[in-house]
Amino acid sequence: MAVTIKQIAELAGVAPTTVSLVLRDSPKVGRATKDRVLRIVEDMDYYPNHSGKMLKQGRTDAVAIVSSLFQNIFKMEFVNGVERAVHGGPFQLRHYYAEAGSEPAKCKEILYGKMADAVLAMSMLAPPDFLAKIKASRKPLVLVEDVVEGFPGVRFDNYAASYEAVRYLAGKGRRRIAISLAMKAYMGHCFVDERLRGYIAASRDLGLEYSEIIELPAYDLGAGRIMVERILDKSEPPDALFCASGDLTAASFLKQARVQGLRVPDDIAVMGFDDSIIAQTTTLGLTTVRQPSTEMGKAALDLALRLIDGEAEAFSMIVTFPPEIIVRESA
Amino acid sequence: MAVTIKQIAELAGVAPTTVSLVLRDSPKVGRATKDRVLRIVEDMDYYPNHSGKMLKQGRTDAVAIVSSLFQNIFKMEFVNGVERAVHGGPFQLRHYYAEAGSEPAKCKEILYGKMADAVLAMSMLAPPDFLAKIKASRKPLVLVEDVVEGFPGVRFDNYAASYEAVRYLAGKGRRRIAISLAMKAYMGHCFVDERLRGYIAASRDLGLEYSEIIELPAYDLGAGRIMVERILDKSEPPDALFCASGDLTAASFLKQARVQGLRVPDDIAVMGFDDSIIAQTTTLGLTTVRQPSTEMGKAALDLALRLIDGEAEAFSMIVTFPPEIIVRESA
DNA sequence: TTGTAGGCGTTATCAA
DNA sequence: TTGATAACGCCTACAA
Repeated sequence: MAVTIKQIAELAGVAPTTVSLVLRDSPKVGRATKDRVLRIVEDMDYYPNHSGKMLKQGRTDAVAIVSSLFQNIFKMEFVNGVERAVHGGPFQLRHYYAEAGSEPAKCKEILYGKMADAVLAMSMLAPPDFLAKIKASRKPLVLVEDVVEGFPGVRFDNYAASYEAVRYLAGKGRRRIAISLAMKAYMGHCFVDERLRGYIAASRDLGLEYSEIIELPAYDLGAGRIMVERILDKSEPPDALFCASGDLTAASFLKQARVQGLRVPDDIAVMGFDDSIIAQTTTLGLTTVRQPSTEMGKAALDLALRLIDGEAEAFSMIVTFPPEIIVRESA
Repeated sequence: MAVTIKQIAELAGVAPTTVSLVLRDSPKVGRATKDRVLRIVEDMDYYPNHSGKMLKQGRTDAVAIVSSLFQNIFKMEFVNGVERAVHGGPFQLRHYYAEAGSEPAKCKEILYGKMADAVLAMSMLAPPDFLAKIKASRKPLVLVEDVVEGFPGVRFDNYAASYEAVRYLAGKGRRRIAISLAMKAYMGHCFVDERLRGYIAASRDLGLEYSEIIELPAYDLGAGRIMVERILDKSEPPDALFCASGDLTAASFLKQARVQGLRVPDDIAVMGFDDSIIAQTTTLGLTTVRQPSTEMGKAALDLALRLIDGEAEAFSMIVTFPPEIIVRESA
């Protein structure tokens, strides 16, 4: 059995209350007593039981991240941002996994069961009645990526990102721009739709008549081969490829393009999406659209803390991050 | 205030005990009562308070990862392995950060304060007296990477990895092999020493007289430039570079080599370390030593669970993972 | 099949 | 400056 505050109190010849006060460095307790208690605490390796504390105080000093398991660089970097922001503060980070579709149930369990003081829900498709309940109870829930008007959230402007990417490529004289996406794999998630809409809108606004949408089964290293083959198959191949499917797929394309003799950027310009570390490790620097994942993680935590504090405005605040084109060599 | 088991009991006209039993699906309670209680639980959005439960049960159903903040692909992939292993089980993962040097204090706080049932400590330099205490109290602590004989741990055979890498390069006819490392940055951590010793031993055993150790300030993208310049400066440059400093630095080298006209692998063969995703996204496939980080994460969790279960052998078990050479194009 | 009572370890309140 | 007492919400005997 672990050491309790009672045992410390007994050994020090004081009451548990006193020990508690000493540990919180209260000025109301005398020097001598304090020193004596602290020595015993040290000697006995006493640390307050966290559950007892939480139960009494009604808080957990923890923030939870809920997400389904799909592996994804954005998620890693986002989490990293949250971690950095949490670091040094009084909060602790907890990770909870939920099968795709079961995220709302998991959020409820955490918030209602006081497993954490706030939840950051990543890419969660949230039913309206669920959100209404959360909102009514003023539970601190931050939506990340798939936000909903009227609820606290953090998002990236995927539409603008796509639009700007196409505009950049067109500005470089490219007229036949293809886009790659994994629509089926991420059905329902706003970022897919938004990126596609941005592409379509920009093409229209810029008077580009060419359109080629390459559907990928996943955002992985198999993408390069699929894209190259699709492109070589066309009688009128694109002169630019916008990998809205991410830097990883763009890197995969660069690699496969070299194998099959497609020259980048001469034959075809390539743009990625995310500006993850991958974009900097390809031998030909990858021009890409930066999504500030780390900053978004910080913002999400910040918003969560404001919800915990009960700041009224925060309960319907959506923080949107704009895109930035990072020019390297591939386009 | 959140809903409690008492309120549910009152609404259902039963005792709290009954509600508790219903929630744990006990066969000792009648169908009718069960249904009635469950409906009210649902209606009221009742979820048991986690702190209360933990306090009573004396466990947390959580495993903690303690690490200092240094960003590192091995760590990410390791954590990913733990996450996968945790997924589906009854345990939850918690992340705790500790300034380099303060990890032991953090571990104590977590284990003695019952903030988690077990701790995985990454790259922690643990003082002997700290370990002795932990061992005596049979607290479930798993050392990752920097393991100590007699204590539960998970490690990669860095010595063998380095040795095999050099042997591979020598087998390819390379005689002047350089190694890159960030010794000062990771002073005291075993992996640096082991990798260096493996390099030295293999060179000696294979009769290679050439030796060149490139010290890097960090494992980042600035490494390429430093390495290329160092190499071009030599009157007798190496014909192989073993980036024991990781794939990221190797990728950085490939990129810089292209800029400065060094041909890989003709002028110089390049090997990385880790086999992270980076090794697959460089345009010229990176030959590297695979460190099975994800599997190591799984193993660490597995070991932690065995410690929690009190398996005697586990308390002095060190799981070692062997290296594997992954041949691609750069060497 | 259901209810009562006590305690897990802590802190807050109030009294001394 | 310190101590006694009562919760926090749950679960586990044991009793009915």
